[in-house]
This record gives sequence, structure tokens and C-alpha cells, in this order.
Amino acid sequence: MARDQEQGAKSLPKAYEPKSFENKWYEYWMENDLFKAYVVPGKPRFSIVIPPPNVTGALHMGHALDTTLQDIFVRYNRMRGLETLWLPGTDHASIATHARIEEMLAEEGTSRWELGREKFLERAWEWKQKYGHIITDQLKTLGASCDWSRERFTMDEVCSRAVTEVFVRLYEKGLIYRGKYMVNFCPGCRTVISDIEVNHEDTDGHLYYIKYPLLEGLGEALGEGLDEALGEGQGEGLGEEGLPKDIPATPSTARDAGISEGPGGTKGASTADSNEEAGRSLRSYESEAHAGTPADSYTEFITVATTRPETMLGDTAIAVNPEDPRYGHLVGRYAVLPLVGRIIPIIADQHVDPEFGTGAVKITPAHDPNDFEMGLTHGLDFVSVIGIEGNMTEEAGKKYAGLERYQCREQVLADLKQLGYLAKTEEHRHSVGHCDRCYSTVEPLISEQWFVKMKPLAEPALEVVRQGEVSFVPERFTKIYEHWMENIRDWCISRQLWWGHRIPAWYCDDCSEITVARTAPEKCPKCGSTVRQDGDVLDTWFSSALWPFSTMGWPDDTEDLRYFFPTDILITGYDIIFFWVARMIFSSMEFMKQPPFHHVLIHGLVRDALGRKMSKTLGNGIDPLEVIDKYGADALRISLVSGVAMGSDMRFYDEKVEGARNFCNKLWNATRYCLSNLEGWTPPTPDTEPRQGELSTMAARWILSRLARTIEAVNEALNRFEPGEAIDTIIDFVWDQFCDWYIEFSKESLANPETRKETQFVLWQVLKQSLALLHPFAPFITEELWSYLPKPAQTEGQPEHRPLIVSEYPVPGKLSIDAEAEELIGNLIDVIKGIRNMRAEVNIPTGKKEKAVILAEKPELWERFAPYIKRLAWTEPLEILDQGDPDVEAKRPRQALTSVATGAEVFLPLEGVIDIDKEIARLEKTIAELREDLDKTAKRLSDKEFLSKAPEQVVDNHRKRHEDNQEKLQALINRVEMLAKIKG
RNA sequence: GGGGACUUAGCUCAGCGGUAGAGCGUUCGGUUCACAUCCGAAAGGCCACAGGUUCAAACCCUGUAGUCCCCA
Repeated sequence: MARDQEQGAKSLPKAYEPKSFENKWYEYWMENDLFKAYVVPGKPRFSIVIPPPNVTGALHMGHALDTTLQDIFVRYNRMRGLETLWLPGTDHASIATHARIEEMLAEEGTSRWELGREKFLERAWEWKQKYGHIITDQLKTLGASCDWSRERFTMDEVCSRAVTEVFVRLYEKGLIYRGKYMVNFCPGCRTVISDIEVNHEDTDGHLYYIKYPLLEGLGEALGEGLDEALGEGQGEGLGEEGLPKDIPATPSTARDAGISEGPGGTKGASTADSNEEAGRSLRSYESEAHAGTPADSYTEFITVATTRPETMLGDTAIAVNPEDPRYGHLVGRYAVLPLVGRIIPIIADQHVDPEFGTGAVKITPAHDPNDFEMGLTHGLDFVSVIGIEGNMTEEAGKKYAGLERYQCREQVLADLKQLGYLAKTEEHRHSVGHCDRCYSTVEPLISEQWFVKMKPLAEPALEVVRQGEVSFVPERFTKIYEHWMENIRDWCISRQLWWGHRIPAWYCDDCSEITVARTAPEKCPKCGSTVRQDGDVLDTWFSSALWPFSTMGWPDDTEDLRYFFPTDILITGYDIIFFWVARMIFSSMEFMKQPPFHHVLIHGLVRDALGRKMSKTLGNGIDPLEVIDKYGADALRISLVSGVAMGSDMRFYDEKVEGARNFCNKLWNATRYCLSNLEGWTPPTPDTEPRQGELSTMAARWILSRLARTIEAVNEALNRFEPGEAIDTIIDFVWDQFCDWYIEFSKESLANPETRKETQFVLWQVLKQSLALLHPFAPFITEELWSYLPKPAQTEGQPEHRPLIVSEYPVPGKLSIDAEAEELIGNLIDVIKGIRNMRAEVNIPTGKKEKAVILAEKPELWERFAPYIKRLAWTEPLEILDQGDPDVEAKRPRQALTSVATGAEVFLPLEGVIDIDKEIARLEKTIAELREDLDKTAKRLSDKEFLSKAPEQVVDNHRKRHEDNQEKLQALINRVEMLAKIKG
């Protein structure tokens, strides 16, 4: 697609119009397979997998940032010549997809239950085929150079096979188990979710104080109701065996319900067996005799405080702290549960906080995680009163069964009040668990689910990070990861959903046999009866955890795996370290015996201009596509990384993109300038091009030296994984050094036939390398401009003849630093700035020619610089005097503005125009500043400790600065004296 | 309750041992033959506070205060 040189600058439009070429280049890269990675044994490679976006999703700023960062490293490494794979794809997002499809069904007046599993899945697949590519298409507009031929979906055949394989292997190893535990149920998503999907948030609520009547002893309770109660109790809770899976288990007691500690189960719980005897006395008893009795029938009470009064229907104990003197005498006695009439024991447990409420708390083992633990420890009964979708169960009693949980709360409160049990109500702020996805209040309840036993898997995942084989950038995230891994709890992986990987477990219709297998068994291997598969699917993250190797064909030993695995880096936001990063690490350690990547680059969140998180509910999200439409993808990309440090949140606002777009326009026009001056010029081949040290103009030596520094700094920043620093370095170079200075200098040296060719070469060289340096950050504009660059005569493997994306990244070593040129041009720039400054102070309009005089140490050097000064400081005529000239004092301008640079004094003779007093004051100000600085350096330089301990380089710098300043100071002092004399 | 981050120019943020930086905004001046999506100039900072380490601290250490996040 390289253009014919003849077209040159003429065909490059005046203004930067990203829309006119961005799509074109993406198509070009795709058509030419330039994103494609090949297995080339022995060749160094770079690989990375995308954090698969949710297939239902639309691109948001978080994706834009994440994608930009990945593309920067991908393109950087590709240009460095590594075989580079960026593997893209999406995940199936069980819950989000369900939400979409079920919403559609609701609009049609039906539901997934009515439709049935198979029909529902058909609909879901249809939906996926139709809309599933939206987000990946959007990634393309951003410029993501993914190898789309390798695109994966977590539910495609390759990935699904890996999921089944992992499930079966972990089950066979005892690392996946099924059991009844306290889990989090989200009524909004209608499924159980894992612990990390619950967000605890302080919420305003109430603390209700409820009086529980005391009984003298168990004897009192063993009235008429007891036998009945015992009889009833035995049978309770077993009923859920025959219930469909979607209805949570409602066990009555730990024993009856088969609640076990299981493998890797809850800590500190004694076994059901050992509790059998001791636990007997801690049971509660249903008692008709006490149900619905008003408070005034009793004389003694113990008051408990609770934030969730509706759960009292499931209370099976009251607990106090064993150290609490207020309650010691009550431990071992019994209380009556108001409204219900259940007789419940008062127990002592050190976990009870005496400071909370009255120091006595009600225990609802089936509906609170802490109470659940206590229930196991003390062998309490488990009464489930809240069921699926947050409605009260039969066990809550006839009056409450079927009520929605908050309605029930109101009812319970009303009843308590009426019967005289509600002691008082207080305002109270407390932590409430919300669903990460739908924000519903999560309901803790006991249910039979599948879990991954985490401890054994966590060990190697911790070790590999501790050993530094996997490192986090920034480093502080290491601690966060380690802390989580060290305190990890078992992972609930079953979900009451249909869209996803169905759990490969089959239950016998006759016996209790569970078969976990890669393919469906025809009959129960134990008794030969029919079997049915578990109805649940796995947590979406279960499949995402396998992403780095499932996508490459595992469990087969594929070429891709052998060559591209493990990947090099993973780039993602800190919000999914636990959900995803941690789980990939332990999965990979278990199945690949090595980490899935070596560096984890963590970035922050993109916030709105006010620093708020972008959210649908707030409506403050900014659509990246709109930004791209307005400013171009390159501008968006630059604005997302420029000036941003890894790991910290950033604010996004229009002005930032505008600045980035302006930079693109700058580059565009700099290119236009270069091209217009390169017409008819052919670049030399590497063997005929001028050497850096042989260039005749100081400016050329200077810009190449600055370029050398830039190349080094950019590579260094990228290797430290700091793209924000890298892009800022490039922008500074292109704008402030190349455009503002070198291009301006070149206007002179191009006009001079002796230096024209050299200048053309340098312009070409600097522009070429700038485009290359910038390409990973702004791929479209750089590829576009690159295509206009003149190409040298074709030789084998010449990088200029390849598209920029697969050309060459500038690396340190080819250009060197030229200290002399940097110093001398630095002085020149100081002189030019000095003149501009003086002119501005006396309001001489930009562009108006004025005379200037330079008194120089090396007049011949300044003669060479004269054309630059004339042009850049609008100076005409420019007189250069030799400091060594014996008549210099006579020639020195008398009435003039003065500024001093190293090696040169500059005068603006404006006789009659200048105000001598004002000029003296101006110079005095500079003198004062210089003196202050001289004091500092003098103090340092007279400090023996500084001289002996500080590095030589630092001492030298101070010395040089001191001397330069002294020289300047002397010149200024002389000048002030002279002006004073003129004034008389 | 435990852990972490942040506090630098009016605003948004870089810098994290050796002369305080950028972008935006502000003020002044500019139709200079690449660019007004621009050019030139300027103003603006006890780098939160208090101690300590060091020849040298915005940067390292210890406290304090405020803001935010994560985990329980």
C-alpha cells in the first residue's frame, strides 16, 4: 500500500482526519494476515491472552483502556521481531446472558421455565450468534491487533472440553466435592453465587431489641408439647431429597440434613457424631404450648438485638459471651422463641461480642454465616425459613410462609409489638451483602452445592508468586493477592442456571450413586438404574480460569501450547485479581505445572471527570465509540495512557482526548512539512547514509542525539511496563524538540544548498523513527503517514518497505548521544529564548524584525548560528561581537536590553525606547535569582562531606552550574553598573 | 477490626534520593510560506503536617491529619 513518491505531500490532506483512514488500515492489516501468529520453533515469541470480555457486553472505557494497553505491548513486541500472539475471545457470561434472554422472554409473555431447558438454550445460542460479535467488532475499531483466526469462546468445543476435563480430574482427586453449606443466594439472579461475588456495604438500617421469655429449665419445656415436638423434629428437614434442584435445601438439623464438614469444610467444627451426646441437650423443641403466647404471660426475659427480625423464625439458640458477667447464670437455661414457641437453649460462645446490642444474640444457623459456624460447633438445629427468591418457607410457620422476606419483616415486627416482645428500635448502620452483579441483597442460606477445595490448589499458586516467577506490576498488588490466597475459602461453583457448562455429574434415580464423567453414563454403574444429569451449570469464572491453556487446545498437547504457553504478560484491572487472575494461576499450576504468565500488569479504573466510577445507574458512562467517532481511535488511545501510572485510577474528560487529537494533528502536519521538502529526494541505503558523527550541522547532530535519548527512554519505560511514561516521552520529543526546534532550524539548513541534502536525510530519519516509536500507541495515523514516506532503493529485508506494523522498532544502540551538540544547541536555544523573552517584555509584536547584538566567546560558532537566531527570534540585523576584541567595550551597545546565556551576552538595542529604570529592575531580579542559586551551589561545593561522598558526576554538575552562573552574574552586574552610569 | 493507596501550580496528574515537571485553564503578543486541532511569552508551588535517616529528601523511615479503595 506504499504510495508512489510522486503523490508526496500533495495528496496528504491539510488536516488530520482519522475517519478517512482508520478502517482502511485495519482491513489492510487483516487482509495481509499481519496479526496472525505462527508456530516457528526456536524463534523468540511473545504471547498474551485477552481478558475475555462478556459476550453480552458493549465496549466501555475499561475495555478501551485494557485493550489499548495490551495492543501497545503486542505491537511493540511484534515490531521488535518476536513472533507475537494476542489471542482474543469472549466469555459466555451465564448470569448476564440469562438476564438478557429472560428479559426477552418476559416481553414475549413467557419464561425460561415455560420454554424448557433445550428451547431456552436454542434461544441463547441464536442470540449469541446474532449479537456475540458486537464487542469484538468494537475492539477492532480501537485497533486491537489480535489474531482473530484463533478467536475463542468459553463455550465453544475446545474450551468446553477443557472445562469437563478439569472438573473430572479435580473430582477424582477429591478437590471438587458436593455438600450442604452456607452459601450466598442472590434472589435477583436466582442463583447461588460465590463469596467474592458478594460485596459488603454499610447500609442504614435498624437494630431491633426483642425480649425472649426465659424458662426455669428444660423441665418446664418438657410439658405436653415435648413428645410431639421430638417426634416432629425427627422427621423434619429430610423432605428436600425429592425436591427439584432449584429449591434450596431446608434441613432442620445438621444431623438430619446431612450437613457435614466435608473435605476442606468449615474450620473449627466438630463432627456430627461427637456432638451426638453433648449436642442432644442443645437441641430446640417445637412447642405448640408456647406458640403465639403474649409477653405478659412470662416474668423473666433475655433481650437480644438483631438487624434482621424475620430470621428469628429460624432461631435455634441464644448466645452470650462466656466472659460476660451479665449472662453467666443464664447459660444452660432455655428461652421461648416468641411467635413460634420453639424452646431454644442459651449457650456461651467466645465469638459473641459483648459490646453489640445487649450482649446476647439470637442464633439462626440456617441464615447467617457466623451462626452457621456456631450451629456446627454447638450442634444446634438448622431451621431454614427463607427460601428461593427470598420468600419465606413452610418452616417459617403458616402465618409467614410465602411472604417476601421484607414483607415478612414488617409482619414479624407488627406481631412482636402486638404481643409485647419488641423492647425498642434503634437506628443502626451495618454491613449488608449485595450481589456484585445485580445489587440485590444476598440471602445466606444452606444449600447443597458443588465446591472446589481451595487449600491444596492455593499452595502452589502462592509459591509461584513468592518465588517471583509471576510478578505483579505495580508490586503492591502482590500483597493483595497473597493475602487473599492465604485466607482463601472453598469456591462454590454451581449455579442454578442453564446457559453455561452443565456440571458433568449424574445422579442415580434409585441409589445414592453420583457419577462424574467426561461423557454421559447410560446407566448407574452401581445399580444399573437410570441416571439424570445435575441441572446446574458451572460458574463462568470456572471456565475463564482455564483461558490461557484451554484456548490453546488443552488437554491435547498442541503445537500452540508448546510454543506459545506460558504467555508472557497478562493485562487487566485490579477489580478482577481475585475473580480471574488468582484462579488462572492456581488452575495453571494444577494442570500445566507452571504459571500461565510471568507478569501481571494491573491497571486502574477509568472514572468520569468528577472522579466517579462510570456506571449505568449513574448514567455517567462515556462511550468509547463516540469518542472515536469524534476524535479518532489514536487520540482515544493516547489519552487513555498518557500521564497515567500503572495501577492507579484515572479521570477521563474531553479536554484530554482533545489534547491527544491535537498532538496527532501536529504529527500529521510535521509530516506534511517533511514530505513537501523531500520531493525529488531519494533516501540513501544504510551503507550510503551519512554517519551521525559526520553531519555538518550542529542542529542535525543535536536532534539525532535527542532522538537517541528518546529511543532509550521509551524502550526503558516499556520494559518497565510504564507505557504512560513512554508515550509522554515521545510526545515531548515530537512536539517540543522535533517540531518546535529542529523543524524550525531545518527551514534554514534546507535553504542552504550545502546542507540541504543532509537536512533532508535527517528530517526523514527523525520522522521515520518517530512514527515507528509511536506506532504501538497510535497505530492508525503512524501507518498512514508511514505509507507516504519516501523509500530507499529496494534491498533485501529493508524495513522501510514493509508496513510499519511489521517494520522495526527503534532500539538503543544505533544512535549515540552527542554531548557537544546538546550543549551548544542548548546555548543557542537559551539565546533565542532570551531574545523572545526581552521582546515580549517590551511588547514587540511577534514577527517584527529588530536588531540584536551578541557578544560571544566563540564568535565563529555564533556566526554559524546566526541564521537560526534571525529566523527564530525575528532578528535583523544580527551583529556578532568577539569578547576577545580589544575594542569590545566601545562597541558594546549602551542603551539596550540584556540577557545572558552560557558563552554569550545578548543585547537588544532599543535606544530611546527602553526605560532604564525598568531594565535595571528586571536585571536585578535575575541577579537575585542567580545569587540565590549560587549560594546553594557554593554551600554545597564548600562542604567537604559533599565533595567526598557525593558521586563525581553530581559534584561536576554543581561545579559547572556554579561557574556558568558566576559568569552570567558578573555580566549582569557589569550591565547594571553601565546602565546606572548612562542614567547619570 | 485488618490491609493498601492517595495528599505536588487554579484544575487533572507525572516525577519517588542529586537545580520542582506536563496538559488544561489564566494573562499578554501573533493571519511567520507544516499546523489557529497553531506559534511566541508570562504569571502561578514552605511538593498535607511533625519528627528522623542521609553529604543531599517531594522522593527513604516513623508518627499525625484528611480523602478513597480492598478484605473481614
